Amino acid sequence: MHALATLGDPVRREIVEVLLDHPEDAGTLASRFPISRPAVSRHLRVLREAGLVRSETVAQRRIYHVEPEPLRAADDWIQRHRTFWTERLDALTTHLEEHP
Amino acid sequence: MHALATLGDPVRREIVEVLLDHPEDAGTLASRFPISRPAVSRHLRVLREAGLVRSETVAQRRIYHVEPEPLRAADDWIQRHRTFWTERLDALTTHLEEHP
DNA sequence: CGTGTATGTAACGATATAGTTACATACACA
DNA sequence: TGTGTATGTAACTATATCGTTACATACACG
Repeated sequence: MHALATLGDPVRREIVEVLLDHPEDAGTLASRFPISRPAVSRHLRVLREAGLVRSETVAQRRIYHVEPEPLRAADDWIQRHRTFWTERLDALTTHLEEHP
Repeated sequence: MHALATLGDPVRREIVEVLLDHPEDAGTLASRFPISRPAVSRHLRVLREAGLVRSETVAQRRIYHVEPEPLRAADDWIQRHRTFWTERLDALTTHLEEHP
């Protein structure tokens, strides 16, 4: 699954946000959301299969953390075209300054 | 619909890619894809409702073009966390240089 | 060795999504 | 004004997605 498609889901975006701040085990993570624990577990699976997160096992717990490389790759699609809208927006700003 | 969710679909990403290169009318655009014209028309509707593209009418034709502002907003989510993985990747690079 | 805790998976249902074909609308132009 | 061209929408179908509850597995620890 493409990283951008994976991040299309708002719950998965929020999961990634949390894990970017600090690694966390599946249970604690799940308790943050108003949906069931298995539902979160499923989102984690999708994120795992997309390579966006990884878990290391500590006793019964699975500590999840973000994997930087694929996220950067996800960024690339947008990054590649960033020049377009920065130019367009700069042009707009200039226009507004010259014609207030 | 959140811009990232909108860009989750591969066809819509490709549509945006084309329109970033140059504006184009709906028909020509549709002919680039292996799916039916109404299917593309639908994707354009989704993109339109998300504010990512706009069309101007010229006779019967609708010329579509990318709207820069919402795309930049879509970028923000990733941009906000970019420092995270650049740091992590830099650390990895350094590590590999020091322990080849 | 049994019990509680942590986690993932299976089975299932509801809803959303993306495709199709058929149809409606709107403009250009002979 | 009638015909061809361009486009969007409606109706429908198949599949994917996301949620639920019930169950299986695995480890810690008294």
